[in-house]
Amino acid sequence: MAKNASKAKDPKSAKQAISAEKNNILKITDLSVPKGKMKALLLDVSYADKADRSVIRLYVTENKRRFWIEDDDFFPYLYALVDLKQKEKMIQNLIEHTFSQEEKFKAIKVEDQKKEVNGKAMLKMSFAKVSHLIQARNLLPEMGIDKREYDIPFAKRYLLDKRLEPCNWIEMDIVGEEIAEVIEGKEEGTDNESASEEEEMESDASQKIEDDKLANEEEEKKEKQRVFIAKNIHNANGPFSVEMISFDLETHVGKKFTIGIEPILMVSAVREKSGRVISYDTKEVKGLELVESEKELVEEIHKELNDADIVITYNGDNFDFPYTKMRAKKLGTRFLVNGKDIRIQRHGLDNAAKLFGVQHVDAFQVMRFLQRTGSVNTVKLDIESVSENVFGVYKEKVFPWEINEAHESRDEEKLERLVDYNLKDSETAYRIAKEFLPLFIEISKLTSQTLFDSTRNSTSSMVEDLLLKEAHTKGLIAPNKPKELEIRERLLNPIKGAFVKEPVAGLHEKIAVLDFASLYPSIIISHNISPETLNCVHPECKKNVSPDGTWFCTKEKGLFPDIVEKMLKQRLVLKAEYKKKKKEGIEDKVFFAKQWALKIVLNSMYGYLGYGRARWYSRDSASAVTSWARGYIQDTIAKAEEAEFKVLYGDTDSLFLMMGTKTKDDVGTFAEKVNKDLPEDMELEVDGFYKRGIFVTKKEGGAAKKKYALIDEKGALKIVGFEYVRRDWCNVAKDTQKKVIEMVLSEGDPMKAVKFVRKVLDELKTGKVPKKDLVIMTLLQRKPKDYDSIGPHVAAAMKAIERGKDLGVGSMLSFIITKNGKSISDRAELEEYVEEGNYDPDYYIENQVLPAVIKIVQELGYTKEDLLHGGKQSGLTQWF
DNA sequence: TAATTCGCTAGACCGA
DNA sequence: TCGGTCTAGCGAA
Repeated sequence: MAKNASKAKDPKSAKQAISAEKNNILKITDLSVPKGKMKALLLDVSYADKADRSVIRLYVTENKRRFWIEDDDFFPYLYALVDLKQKEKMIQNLIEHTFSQEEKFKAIKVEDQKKEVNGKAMLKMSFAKVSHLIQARNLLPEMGIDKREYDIPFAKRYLLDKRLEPCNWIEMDIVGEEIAEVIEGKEEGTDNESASEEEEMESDASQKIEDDKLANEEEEKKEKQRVFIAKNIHNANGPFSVEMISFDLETHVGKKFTIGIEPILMVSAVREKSGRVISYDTKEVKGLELVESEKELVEEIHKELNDADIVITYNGDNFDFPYTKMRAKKLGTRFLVNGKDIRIQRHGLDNAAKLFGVQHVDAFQVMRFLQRTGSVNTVKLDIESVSENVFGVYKEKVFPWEINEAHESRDEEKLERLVDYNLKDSETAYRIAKEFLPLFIEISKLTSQTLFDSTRNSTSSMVEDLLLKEAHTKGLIAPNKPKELEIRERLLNPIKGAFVKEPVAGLHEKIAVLDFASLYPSIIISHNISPETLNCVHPECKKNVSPDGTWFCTKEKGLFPDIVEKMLKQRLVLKAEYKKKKKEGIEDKVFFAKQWALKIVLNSMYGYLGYGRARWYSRDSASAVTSWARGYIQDTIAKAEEAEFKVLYGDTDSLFLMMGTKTKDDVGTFAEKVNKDLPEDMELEVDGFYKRGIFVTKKEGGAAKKKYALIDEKGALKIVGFEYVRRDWCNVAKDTQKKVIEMVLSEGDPMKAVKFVRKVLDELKTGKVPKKDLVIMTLLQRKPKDYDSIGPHVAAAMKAIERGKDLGVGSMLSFIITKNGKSISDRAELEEYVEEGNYDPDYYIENQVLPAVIKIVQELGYTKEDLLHGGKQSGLTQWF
């Protein structure tokens, strides 16, 4: 393995490299950028607090040079709403008003926006410093002045207003430079009202956070940096070409896990074409570099991190960064990025490790987002599961207790295994980034969020930032964030959702499935649904009335429909482009990522309208969307019946037609007829034709909704809602159910299915079924003590915690029902504490396999008795 | 610092 | 011990 593989390979960075060698850190002050026009890729945005003002700084990268650009032509501001009649007087008052007796500061500008908002005049107040804005916004209510857009962080405000896109290129004129202290403005609080301090205090969330707080308490270390002053900064285009590095730690394992207590034993660092593994105090084996001490090891990490644009980890937010930071402090060595301490921020229930300028991408957060949005299909998020489920690459796990042993014993074989494991962790994280970053790069461009944010944010914040950006461009003022009381009220008043038609239970042949393309977005566009267009003043707009009785303006396009329409149309173009290129043999992943980003944001627009914490929450708008949706699907069902189709089922935007004697063309003709009567932007599509399908009867009677299985003409199965697709059922039940569905739908042979079930029951009874097929998975959604009802998974978790296992909110539990105990909960144990063969066959027969298959065979006239003991001879031919 | 509602089911819980 | 009700989790759209 090449030593220092990342360094000095580029002659242009030779100067940097020499300096780095000498000082053990890159000195940005050695950099030179000539005056004049230049292009660079935008990575980060921040602001510095100088003595007299706050100033925006952008972190950019270009041809292996990374540096800060300063834009001194932008000031923090907010809007003030004042009485129309007193406008001139208020402008005068506000411009003269001294907000603080100590600081004696005033607003630097008060501008009339020449606009009415809720019958009030809209004024823009600018301040020299962010801290001034924060003080002023707390004082304005006392002056009886309504404030708006007062809590948008300065750096974000800058990007949104200028429509600059992180991860894209910007163009600018360099007009000067200065050498300055690294001063980063303090984060702005979102509001003076502290959200739920009590809850935060209460949630101990274990040792981790305590330690990170400690880590942040330390006085921040700062260095000097060179900053280039730029004018005329604007968007440009260019490829996303950056230097990425992935790193991963292995630490000594102590009795109790606490961040930073035990030493780091090994570290791996992986780049596009190189990788290194470093350790100390152990044997030199293949692929391992040795340094003198842990301190030197940390210094090596330090050097690597300062020579990259993007740093990738797997769980670096909660482990690698807090850990290394703590160790560096204990060892008395520097651990800075771009001359500044690494900051461990609170982010929901866990942490986020923020570097200065350089973008830290935690691949674990990336996978979690993809899992939430249904973009990848993996239940567990540990790196081994991800490697296997996402890339199909088996990754061996080295357990914590093996790490000390491998390092101390100097056993060559064990050590090599650890080296390999350590390296593969970094490689896998790197691979995740390469595979999925294109998506987040596009989200960054769309929402003007940095990569750090777009890889950690919720879909609601993506939607909200996009709305803020577009609203600003259109000259619209954003609604304020709701207070906690308001949020609670909103939550108490949910809206009515979709319509689901009860299916016809039983086995059916020749089924056509139709659905509306992007139903909710297309309704938003077609009816111009937006909070500002709701119940407008024009009488003639009342013809655009929802089944709810609310109406939406037909004269002026609303913010939501405008954005949704642009995104929907753009997505169609991108999808077509991607398809076309693929046909020509070129797979352009950028097209795919762009349309994917649009899809994620588009799908969240409706949900955002009904989301209690949203600025643009609009109960009436969200409710209008679903009321129109119910109207359209019910009308379509009625039309299908008029056209003499039997409608088997329908859910939200789809309908299942029994074709009977009708042809595919008849179905197409029907869809066309429906489309003629639909608004231009709405479309009913033929989704597909299926040979057979089954709906089952509920335990309580009546046919079950959201549960069905179909088989298409090629024999491909589509199983929806059944236990087979649920993770909280064991494999033996799920696999048996799938087989039964398959035998019934494709082979039309329920007797074969019955026989198969009996075989499975036999295997269960004789104790032959392996552990892995008996495991039931459930997420621990709260702390065990917070449960009212102790279910099997909670009981299993409590027993495991008793034995010393570290489990908390969000842990995925794999448990088995054993022979030992009375109630089901008594018998539940986490998989790792259960010996092979120790399971309760009765439970798995009565509560897993039988319930999963009985409803299916029942539809064909078989009973539980038939499954348990013999049965009648009957096939599908007889059934029909 | 959480996009929405609709729907099914298991198993605990609780009173008769 | 039985049966109704409630809690909890997960999936469909």
